[in-house]
Amino acid sequence: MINKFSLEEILKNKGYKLTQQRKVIIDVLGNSNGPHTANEIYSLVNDKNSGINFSTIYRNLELLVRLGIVRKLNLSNGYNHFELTGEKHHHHVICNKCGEVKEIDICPFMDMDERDKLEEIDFQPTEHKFEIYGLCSRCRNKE
Amino acid sequence: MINKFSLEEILKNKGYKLTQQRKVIIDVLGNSNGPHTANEIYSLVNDKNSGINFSTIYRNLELLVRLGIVRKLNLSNGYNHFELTGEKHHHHVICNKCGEVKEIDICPFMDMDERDKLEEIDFQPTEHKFEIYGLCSRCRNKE
DNA sequence: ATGATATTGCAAATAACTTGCAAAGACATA
DNA sequence: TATGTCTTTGCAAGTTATTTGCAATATCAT
Repeated sequence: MINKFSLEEILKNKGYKLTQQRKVIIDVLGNSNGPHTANEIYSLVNDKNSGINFSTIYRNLELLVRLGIVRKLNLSNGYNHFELTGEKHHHHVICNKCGEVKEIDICPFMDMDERDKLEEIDFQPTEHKFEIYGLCSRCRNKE
Repeated sequence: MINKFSLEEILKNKGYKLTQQRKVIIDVLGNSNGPHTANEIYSLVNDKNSGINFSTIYRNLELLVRLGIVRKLNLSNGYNHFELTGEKHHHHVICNKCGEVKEIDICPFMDMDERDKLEEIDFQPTEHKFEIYGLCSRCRNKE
């Protein structure tokens, strides 16, 4: 979770203003567990505050992604999700039934074999995604 | 690549008909390397044949996904991609610049550590995705 | 060849997301 | 604290990928 000061820094350094809307959006992302869709963010934001427009949310999410504060995930359950970049590298587990998205702190990418394969095809990796889809414990025990 | 007979089997067994359009769509997917967007499939299909409608393509891709013949990928470069499920398990390498998608035959999922972590949170995995984004050799050497 | 049923093409509808523009807000400077 | 500049917002309208309703057509078992 990004604290107010570092956020203020990042924005001001690049000439962006610290608006109420931006504060609320980041606050919502920081105080919720796991990534959220633009729709969810819209609801959460408008619970706290009031009347923040959808286009404002999209514009700010895009800006925050560009600044590296937020990461956009294209999950296979249909919607784009957004999360604070945060400090620790992680990946995701997604329930196919309820749609819940959880972080997992494993990363398969450090494996030597895999890096070798990339060198073979002369590919320079910058990011990677590892997503596990399935059934969460709650949904499994439900029926 | 799925041969005509097994395809015919799969469709007929479930009461679906083997239309010209379906044959062409699968043929295109089978004879192209890597996954393609609906748009690309539309172009490829309409080069070979003529006048297959976009809704027909979408409807059939969805059906083929449901039947397990085709897999849909939600890549982070914006568009959904489709590929034949095929026989061998694989993952993808995606160039951020030219958008090219290549298969890689590595899979990080068999690692014991990871399966353990899933058991910890009582998650039952069914599918998983591993995508590496970066710069392909062609794009890297271009500038 | 025929009929039952699945499928197609077309056009219109969705839904997520983006954009133009005038009004409002942030903030450096006076 | 007031002012001016420049960013940002809200609104409404526009895009774009994808879906859907429906009448016409194609497939396939008989």
